[in-house]
Amino acid sequence: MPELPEVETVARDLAAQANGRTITGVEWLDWPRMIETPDEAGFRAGIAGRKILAVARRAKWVLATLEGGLTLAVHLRMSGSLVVYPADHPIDPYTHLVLALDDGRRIFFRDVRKFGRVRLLDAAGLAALDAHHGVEPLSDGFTPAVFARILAGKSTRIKPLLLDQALIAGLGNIYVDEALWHAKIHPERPAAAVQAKEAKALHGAIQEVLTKSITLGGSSFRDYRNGYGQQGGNQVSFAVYQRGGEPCQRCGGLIERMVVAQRGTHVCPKCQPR
DNA sequence: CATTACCTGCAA
DNA sequence: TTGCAGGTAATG
Repeated sequence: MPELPEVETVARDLAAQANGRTITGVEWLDWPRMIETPDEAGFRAGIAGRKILAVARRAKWVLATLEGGLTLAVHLRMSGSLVVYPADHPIDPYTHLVLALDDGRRIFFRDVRKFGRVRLLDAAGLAALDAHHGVEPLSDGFTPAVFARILAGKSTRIKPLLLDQALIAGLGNIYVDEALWHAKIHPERPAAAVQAKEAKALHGAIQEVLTKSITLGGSSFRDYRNGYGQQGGNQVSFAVYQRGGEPCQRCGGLIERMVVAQRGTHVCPKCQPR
C-alpha cells in the first residue's frame, strides 16, 4: 500500500482540491463491505450535505474533517487510491465508492484488491483511531530519546517492531527496509540490541527516507496514484527494496532477499551484519 | 512467534 | 500454476 509518504501526498492533494467543497452524496458504492462503520445506510445519510473542512493524515489513514463533528477516514491498504476527478470521469470495475461534490467533480475510491477501508467517525471514533496508533515519525514528539524508549527492553526483531503501527505510525515495508539499510542495521536484530549510536542513526534515517519521499510526491509503482490520479514520484529510488541480487551501492556486496515476519525483506548482509 | 484471511493481477 | 505484492486483524 501507500505508506506514510504516499498517504501524506494523497491527503495534501485532496485538501488542495476539496477543502471547502460539500459532499452532496454517495454516487456509487458497489462494495459496501469496505465501510466498517456505520452501516451502509448510516454512511450514506451521514455523509450527504457535509462540507469538507480539512484533509490530513494520521498513520496511514486519510482523514477528512467534515462539518458537524464527523470525520471521513479512509485506509488505502495495499491497492487503494483516492482521486478527485472531473464530472465526466468514467467509473471502472475497480471503482468502489464515488462521492459527488457540489461543483460537479467527484472523489473516486478505487481499489483492485478490495482491502481498503472507509469509516465515518464521530469525535469518539476519531479518538479511538488516534489512540490505536503510536508516535508520528515526522512529528516533534519523535525524538531520539523517545525512539530509544520504544526500543528499550524489547526482544522483538527491529523490523517487525518498526512495522507496528501502535508504536510508530506510518512506516511500511519499503521504508523500513530502506531506513535499516541506511543505518546499517540487520532487520532481524533484537530491538534492545540496537546500540544507542545505531538507534540515533536509524532515527535519522527514518526521518530522511520519509521526508525525501514526501518531497518527491511519494514513490510510484503498481497501483499508487496521488490525489490527481497521477503516478508521480518516479524519481524516488530505493537502495535495497526489490533489489535482491543487485550490488549494494555502498559496498558492492550482493543485496539479499529474505523473509522476515512474513514480509519480503531486502538487506545487504555485508553492510547490515546480524 | 507464525499462520491464515481478506482480494485480485501479474510475472516467473 | 505458483508465488508474490505497499497492510492489518484475527487466530493458534
